[in-house]
Amino acid sequence: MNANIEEVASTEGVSEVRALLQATPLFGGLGDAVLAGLSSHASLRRLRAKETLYLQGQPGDCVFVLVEGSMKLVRRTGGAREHVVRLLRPGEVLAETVLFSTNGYPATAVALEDSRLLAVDAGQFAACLRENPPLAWNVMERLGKRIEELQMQAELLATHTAEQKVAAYLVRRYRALPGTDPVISASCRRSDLASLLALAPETLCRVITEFKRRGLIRSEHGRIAVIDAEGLARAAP
Amino acid sequence: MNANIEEVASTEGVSEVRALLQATPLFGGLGDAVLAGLSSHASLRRLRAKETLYLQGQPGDCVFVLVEGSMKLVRRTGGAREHVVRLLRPGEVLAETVLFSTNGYPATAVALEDSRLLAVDAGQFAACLRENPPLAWNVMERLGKRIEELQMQAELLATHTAEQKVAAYLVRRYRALPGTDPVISASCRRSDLASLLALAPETLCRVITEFKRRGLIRSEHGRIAVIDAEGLARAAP
DNA sequence: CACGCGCCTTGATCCGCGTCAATTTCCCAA
DNA sequence: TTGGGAAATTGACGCGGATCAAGGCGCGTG
Repeated sequence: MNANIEEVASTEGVSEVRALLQATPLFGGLGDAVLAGLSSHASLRRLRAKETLYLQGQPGDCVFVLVEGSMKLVRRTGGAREHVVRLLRPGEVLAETVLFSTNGYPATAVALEDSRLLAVDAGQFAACLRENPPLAWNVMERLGKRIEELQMQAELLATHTAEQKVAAYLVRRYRALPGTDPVISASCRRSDLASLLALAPETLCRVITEFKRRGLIRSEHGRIAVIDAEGLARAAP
Repeated sequence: MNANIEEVASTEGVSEVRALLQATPLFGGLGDAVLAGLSSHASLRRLRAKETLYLQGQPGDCVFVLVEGSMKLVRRTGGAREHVVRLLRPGEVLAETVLFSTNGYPATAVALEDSRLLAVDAGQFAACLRENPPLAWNVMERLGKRIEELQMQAELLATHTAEQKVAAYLVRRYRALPGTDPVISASCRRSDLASLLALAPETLCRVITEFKRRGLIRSEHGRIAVIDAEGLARAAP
């Protein structure tokens, strides 16, 4: 069930892995020794669009950093339904929780586009953590940020209307973009986005149509361009 | 606005503080030196029911451990609405995130009953963390657990019916109870519980009535007794 | 002890959004 | 290029739960 995963050639790989680690915020500001230790237990993986990185419930033996591309995390809950938990962009960390949990991966990870990731052995990572307070501090900061994000996400999903959820999502994505260009976002199916926001795909579609009618956004072949961020922010709570 | 807080007498306080720290899972398995360092920067606080421990947005200079009693965390979101984020029982940790965030406390903390808490200075705690990998490891484990809990909570609130939310909540509370007694839960107002589950108080009331009719629970002067945990679990997804 | 305020409870109504169904558009493969 | 299937769109409908409104009970207070 796991997708074809191609390991890079070992010698070239190690130096590239190390450079990528260093460029990741999570591993920034670490000493050479720590980086060397980590990169000897990390490898680079490539996935093609739609390939699966790992399945929910599998024993979690790696933590990943998305280097390039985009991915989604999907949970199958009690019933047959499955729910998109998170969309990932380059620089983000996947499966941090396998460091502390014995329940395996909490969700299934699927590539949306062709992607590259760093895979860091969880056991080795944990060992480094125990010995390197600065690295541990970085990890704690990141976990703290995720907790705050999740808190806000839960609040948004639980208590707001469909329009508010979509507007808030678009504004957040828009603000996270680098340039002040006439900007664009999203690279997943509409139904994935709907699932992330806990909406029916039909409802999401209607909201998008309505936002287009009001001149807040434009939408072309699946992508969405934010025109009036102010107006969107006003539509979000 | 902050409630009257009574500091314990200093000499007796320090040894009691230390004993309480040691009994808290978060600080379990730590060396004497670490415990001594922490307890010299921790103090015991008492609150009466309805008193406020801290306000959302205040600069967060302490992390707390609830020793006795119960509390609620409330967020005021954009509008006038306010939302109960979490109910706390003895042994749980409040405001962990002020260690890593400069935004102050993310929610307001209010006592539901007369309560006792340990207050640990955030700056000193952070310093201990940087120097004591085992303590850092404990904290990371706890943060990881909170992330998994929040993930499940968000899923529950966003995608399930009122009955499923209430049933899931009751089952979870029931399973977390010590004895196999004919057990009871909750010590907050109905409307707080409703807010936690993102329901209107009227809806919560109707669900409870329905569960009583089906013989799943009993309810007496505000408290709820679980009769048929199996049946409840079947009503939860 | 009785009063009064706040919360819980119950009923009636309304509306957002999930569901079902029918096209249309997009994308990939032959 | 053309065909087929999956996803996106649009419309009609029904239900769950929020809201509004009115009573009942409990509890703290004078």
